[in-house]
Amino acid sequence: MNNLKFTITAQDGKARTGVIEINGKSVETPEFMSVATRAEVKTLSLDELNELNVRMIICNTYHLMLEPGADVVKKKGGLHKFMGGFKGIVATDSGGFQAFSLGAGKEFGTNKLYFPKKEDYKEFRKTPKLSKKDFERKRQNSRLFKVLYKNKKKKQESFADITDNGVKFKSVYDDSLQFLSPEKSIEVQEKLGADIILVLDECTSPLHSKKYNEKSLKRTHDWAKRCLSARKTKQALVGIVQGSEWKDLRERSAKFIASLPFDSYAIGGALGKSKKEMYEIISWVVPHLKGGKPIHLLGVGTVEDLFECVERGIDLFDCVTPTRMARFGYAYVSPPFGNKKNKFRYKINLKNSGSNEKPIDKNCNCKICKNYAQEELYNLKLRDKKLAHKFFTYHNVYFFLDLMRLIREAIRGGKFEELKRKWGI
RNA sequence: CCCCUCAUAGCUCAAUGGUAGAGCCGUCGGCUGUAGCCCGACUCGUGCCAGUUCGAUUCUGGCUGAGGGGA
Repeated sequence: MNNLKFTITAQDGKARTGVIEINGKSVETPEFMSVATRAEVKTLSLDELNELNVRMIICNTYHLMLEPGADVVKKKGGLHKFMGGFKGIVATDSGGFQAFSLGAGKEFGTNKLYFPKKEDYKEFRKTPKLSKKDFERKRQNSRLFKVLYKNKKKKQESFADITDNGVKFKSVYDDSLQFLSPEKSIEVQEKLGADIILVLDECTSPLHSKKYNEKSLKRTHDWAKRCLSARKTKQALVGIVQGSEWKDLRERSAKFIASLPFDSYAIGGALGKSKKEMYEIISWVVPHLKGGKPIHLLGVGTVEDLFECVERGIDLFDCVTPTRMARFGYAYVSPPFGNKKNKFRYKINLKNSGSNEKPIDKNCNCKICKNYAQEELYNLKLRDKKLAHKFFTYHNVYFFLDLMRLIREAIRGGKFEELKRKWGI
């Protein structure tokens, strides 16, 4: 019944390397999954994914059920074939995150992760008797201000409505009404045919109260059980821990999820009000996820986070960071140029790259860095934005996969701390 | 040599006898289980010289420059 095999191969503190084997495919962990929401890593072709040695991707139930539809994917023989013959491991997210990002996320005007700065608090205490221009200026510099102002002034229309039964959605494609229950999510994910599927959960907003989270957690746990009993296939099923920023909720959730016969675990939801809190939350949860199963931290993945979370025992990551940043014109860079302050990335613009004859990252061996100077890439961006974004995506994905390789090597050699220091984290 | 058209932001173009707009580019900020190659903010301008007018980027003349046509 459980066709996912996870072997831990080395340990360095809580950081560990391992191998996930499933359906004749394998991936070494810790690994970073590229996000392929609609069964494509945006801008990249299947050949490029192979060239990059992308071993694991995550697609999205919500988007695929709406476009092109689960039955269409099934008719093609499942996601691997639908993609043209992807040879790596495919996971599908349940659609739970969209219930948040298109629901409460829109309503509260916030993201799943939300780290207000000190200034934000100060700013909010001031009554906003400002000129329109000054108000705008401050607003853009203050996320908290923005969130609370929006919340007070104009609630955005929510695209989702959550009840114990499931989630009512308005499709972002055609405004049609859709419904996703735990059973429906599993049914759709079975049709999509990924190797690994996720339970439907409720991802709460960082602005939801503890009281709401208690209610929501019960629902998420109930849904987890319903997903388990709904599954008819041999697809590996992943249970998701929620509980937002509260220790008792997180621990309760971790124990509950670990008590159920899941093939793997994931940590989801809001992760506190600072990076420190986020890492602390992970430390609370991981020790309870026993049984030698892989632990996936959902949706997290800045360079700094990868180090901090691997250190706390995370095996799998997925994040839009490398691909989205590429489309927004940023390239990732390693030390010494890349550092914690610049988030290991910088913008390919006139100032930085307009007459820069060096590659993006002199330590990078990807074909973009080997073949193109920054000024060429900058000019390409002016000429052919799409192609430039493909190049940046290619580099960024390579960068993240290579970083994971470095991390695995370091763990195997007992030198994880050394690598972390080398990266200034 | 003559005629016509044109001259507005770094670029491509709007508009107007009464404080000149947009798109692109640029700069800064944002983006963490992808609705969004996106979202904010900001910088920069009427070719030159006269005339008419309370007021000209707009109307008139000349100059300069670009394109087209005719001898």
